[in-house]
Amino acid sequence: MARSETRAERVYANLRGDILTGRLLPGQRLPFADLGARYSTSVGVLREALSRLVEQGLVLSEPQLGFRVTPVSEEDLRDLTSTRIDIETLCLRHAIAHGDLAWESRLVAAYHTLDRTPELASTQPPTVNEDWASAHAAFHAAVLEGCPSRRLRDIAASLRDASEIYRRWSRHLGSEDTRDIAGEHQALRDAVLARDVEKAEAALTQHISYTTQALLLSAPDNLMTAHDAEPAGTSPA
Amino acid sequence: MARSETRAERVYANLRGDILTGRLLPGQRLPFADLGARYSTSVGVLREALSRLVEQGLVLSEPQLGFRVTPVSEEDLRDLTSTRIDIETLCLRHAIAHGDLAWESRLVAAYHTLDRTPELASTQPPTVNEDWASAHAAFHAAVLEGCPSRRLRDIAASLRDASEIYRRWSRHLGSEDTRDIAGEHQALRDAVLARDVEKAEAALTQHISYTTQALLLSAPDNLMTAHDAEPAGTSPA
DNA sequence: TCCCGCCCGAGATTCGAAAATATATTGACA
DNA sequence: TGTCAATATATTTTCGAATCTCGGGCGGGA
Repeated sequence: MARSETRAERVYANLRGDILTGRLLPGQRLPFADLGARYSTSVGVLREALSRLVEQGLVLSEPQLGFRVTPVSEEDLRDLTSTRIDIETLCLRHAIAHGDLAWESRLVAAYHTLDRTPELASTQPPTVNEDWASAHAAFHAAVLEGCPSRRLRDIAASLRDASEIYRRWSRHLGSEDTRDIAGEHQALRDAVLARDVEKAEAALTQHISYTTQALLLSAPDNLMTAHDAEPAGTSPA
Repeated sequence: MARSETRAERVYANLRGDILTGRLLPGQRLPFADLGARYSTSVGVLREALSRLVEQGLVLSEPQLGFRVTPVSEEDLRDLTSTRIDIETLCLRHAIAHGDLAWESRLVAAYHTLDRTPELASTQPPTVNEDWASAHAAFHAAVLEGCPSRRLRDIAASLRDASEIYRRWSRHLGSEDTRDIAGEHQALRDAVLARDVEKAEAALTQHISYTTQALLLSAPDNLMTAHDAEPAGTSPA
C-alpha cells in the first residue's frame, strides 16, 4: 500500500514502544486475542514480533502458556545497573579515544536539545515529558556513538533500553527533586569534550547509579507487584 | 507427543545449530520452501525461528526478499574480536573476583575434559572433532560462569557464538599447527586458579587474538566469497 | 469429607491456502 | 538488434481455521 514496510515490522515496533514507555506493564500477560485486537493483526505476525522481543529480553515466553512482559525485580535492576556501568564506561573510553569532531558536534547538539527541553510536562499531575525522554535517550546515544565498535554500541543501546522499562515503570517517584540531573549531564558532556577519561567515567557511573538508587529507595516494595496486571486490551491508551 | 517442546523451539535450535556448525554457510539464502522441506514444518514456525536468529545477529532479514545467513567480513571479524576481548576480559575480572570453589571445580573439570579430547577427528582428511568443539565451548563457558552478572555472561556467550561461525566456516586452515592451543588453555586455567587477574587477562586476550590472526592471515580473500552459495536444500545433512 | 481421574473450555500452536510483492520471461516496437 | 513494457512465475507475507495442550470443574469412589 503506502510502502513496503511489512506489517510484522510495524507490530514489532509498536509492541516494543508500548513496553518501553510503560503502556504495557512489566509482568503483564499478553494473550493473542487482546493483542490481535489492539494492533489489528493476526496471530502469525504477533508471534513473530513477540519472538523478537523475547530474544531481546523484553518479553518472556512460557511454552503453551503464552507471552508476558518481562517482570521487574530488584535483583535484575542491580544486575542491569552494574552491567550498564561496565559496558557504558567501556564504550565511553573507546569513544573518547576514537571519537572525531563530527561526533563532538553531534554530542554538543544533543546536549543542547536536552538542556532546553523541560523534563516534566505541564499537566496535572506532572508527567514525564515525552520530548524530554527522547532527548535524554538521544543524548546518551550520542555519547556512546563515538565508540567505533558497532557491536559494543548495540550492546550498550540494548542495555539502555532494558533500563528504560524501570525508569518508566516507576515514573512518579518524587525523589528526583534532590538530584541535579541537568548538572550531571553537563558534567558528562564537559568531561567528554575535555577528553578526560577519568572524570567522564566517574560522571557516567554516578549518573547511572543515582537513578537506580533513587528507584531502590523510593520503590523497594512494589518491585514485585505488577505481575498480575490486567491483560493487554485495546483501552489503556 | 513425546513432550511439550514446541515445534518452533526445535526448528529454532536446529537452524541455529546448522548455522553455528557451518552446515548453512554465511551469506546463503534461506527460502521458505527449502527450509520447510529440510525441517518439515510450516512457514509460520520458520518465520518465528528466523526472527529470533535475526535478533541475535545470526541471520539477516531483507523485507520482501527473505532471509539469509549473516555474511562474514573482515571488518566484522575485527570488530567482533575486539569486542570479545573487551567483554570477555571484563567477565573474567568479575569471575576471578567473585568466583567460588564450586566454580573453580567446574572449571578444572571442564579443562580436564578438553585436555583429554583430541582436537581432530581421525578421518581423511582430518576434520574438527565435534566433541572437541563442544568441550572447547564448555571450557570457555566455565571460565566465564564465575561472573556473577547473568547479563554480562549472556552477552559474552552470544559474542562467542557469533565468532563460532568464523571458526567453523574456515575450519581447514592448517596454520593451527604452529599454535599451542592446549598450552594457551592451560595458561588461562592456571592464571585463573591463581586468581592472577593480569596473567589471566593476558592469556585470554592472546587466545582470542591468535585465532583471529590465524583466520585473517590464511583466508583474507575468501572472506567475501560465500554470498551466493546454493540454497538450503534437504541434502547437505 | 477428601482424593483421584475424567471431561470441558480457554488459549497457544500449527498448518495450508489466499494475497501481495519481487523476479524472470516474453513479445512488440523503434 | 536493443530496449522497454506487459505478462508469467516464483517467493514472501498474511490470514483464519484446525489442532493440540493446559488448567479447572465435576462426579465417583474411598
